[in-house]
Amino acid sequence: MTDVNTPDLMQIFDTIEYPEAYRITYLANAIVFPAYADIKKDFGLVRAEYILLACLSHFDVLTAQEVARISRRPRNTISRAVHRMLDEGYLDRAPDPHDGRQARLRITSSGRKLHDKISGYLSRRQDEVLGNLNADERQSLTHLLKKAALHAANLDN
Amino acid sequence: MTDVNTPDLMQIFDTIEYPEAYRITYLANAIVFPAYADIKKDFGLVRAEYILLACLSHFDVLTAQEVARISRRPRNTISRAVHRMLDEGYLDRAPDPHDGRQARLRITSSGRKLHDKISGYLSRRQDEVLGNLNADERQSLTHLLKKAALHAANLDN
DNA sequence: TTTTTATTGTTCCATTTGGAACAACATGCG
DNA sequence: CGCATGTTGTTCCAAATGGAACAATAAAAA
Repeated sequence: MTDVNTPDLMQIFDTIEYPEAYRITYLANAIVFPAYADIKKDFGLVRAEYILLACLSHFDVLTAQEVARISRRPRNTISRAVHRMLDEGYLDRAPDPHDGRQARLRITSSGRKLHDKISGYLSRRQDEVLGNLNADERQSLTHLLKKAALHAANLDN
Repeated sequence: MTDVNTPDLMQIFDTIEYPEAYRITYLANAIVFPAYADIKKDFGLVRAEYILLACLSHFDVLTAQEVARISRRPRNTISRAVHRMLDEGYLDRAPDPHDGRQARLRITSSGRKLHDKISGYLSRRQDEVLGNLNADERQSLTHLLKKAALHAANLDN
C-alpha cells in the first residue's frame, strides 16, 4: 500500500525553505509525542525525567550538567527531574569528592527496570514511524543521522 | 577536521535502544532550539506563531485545524497563535460560508515579509547542523526523510 | 423530521517550561 | 595570598503548554 495522504497538506515538505529541518522536526514530533503521551499516562513521567533515566542507563556516572549537555535541555529542567527521581528511588546521588559543586548521579536497579519498560514505548513508535523504509534505507538513514548528530554535538562547544 | 567531541558523551548514539529516534530528536533540538531562541529574541514570536506563518505562507487558505494537523500541535495552541497574529496584522480571517464552524485563514503581505526573515534563521541553522554532509549524503538524507515523513503523516489518520 | 454523533474553535486550569538571578565552590591571574 | 572570572546546581517567576470541557455548527442515523 502506497502513501497517498491527507488531502495534500504534505506538499509543504517540498516547498518549505528549510526542508530537512522541517522533516526532521516533523519526524521527531511524530515519534516522540505519542510515545511521550503514553509514558506520561502509564508512568507519570515527564520528558526530562525519562531522558534522565535514559542517560544514566548508558553511563555509570554523570553530573546533572552532563545530562543537560547530552540531552540539550536547560540545567534547571534536569535539576528538577533529578529531585523527583531521587524521591522515587530511581536515582542515587553522591557529592563529588574532588569538586564540591557537582554531584555524581547513578541509576538504581529500580530505575533501570523502569527505563527498560519505557524504552520499549519509544522503540516501538520509532519502528512504526520508520516502518516504510526497507532495510537498506533504514541503515543508510541511521548512518547519515549519526554522522550529522556527531557534528551537531560539536557545534556549540 | 574530524569530529572528535565532548569527552565521549556521544557514545550514547550507539548504545541507546532507539537509535534513530534518539538521533532524529537530537538533531531536531540542535536545529530548532537555537533558531527558536533567536527568533523569540528578535521578533517576540513563540514557536506556534512562526509555525502558523510558515504553514500559511505555503497554502493560500487554511483552517486552524489544518494547521494543527500539518504541524502536529494541539488545536488550542494554534488557536492562541491565530489570535496573536491577527492582532499583529500578520493574518486575515474570514468565516467559511459553507461551514459555520471553521474560519479561513490567510497570511497578509506583512506576515509574509516576516516569515521570509524568520525562515532565514532556520535554514541557516539547518545548514550549520548538516554542514558535514557532502552533497550526495545530503540529498540521500533528504530523500529518506521525506519518504519517512510522508509515511508518518498517514499513520495517525 | 428529530436525535445522536462528530468536528471546529475557544476558554479554563493545572502543569511544564526555561530565562535570570543566586549561592556555593573552583580556577586563573595579579 | 586576594580578587576576578567561570562553573554547578538551585530557586524564582513569568510565560508557554496541552488536556478537558464547552458552545456552535455540521453530518449521520433513526
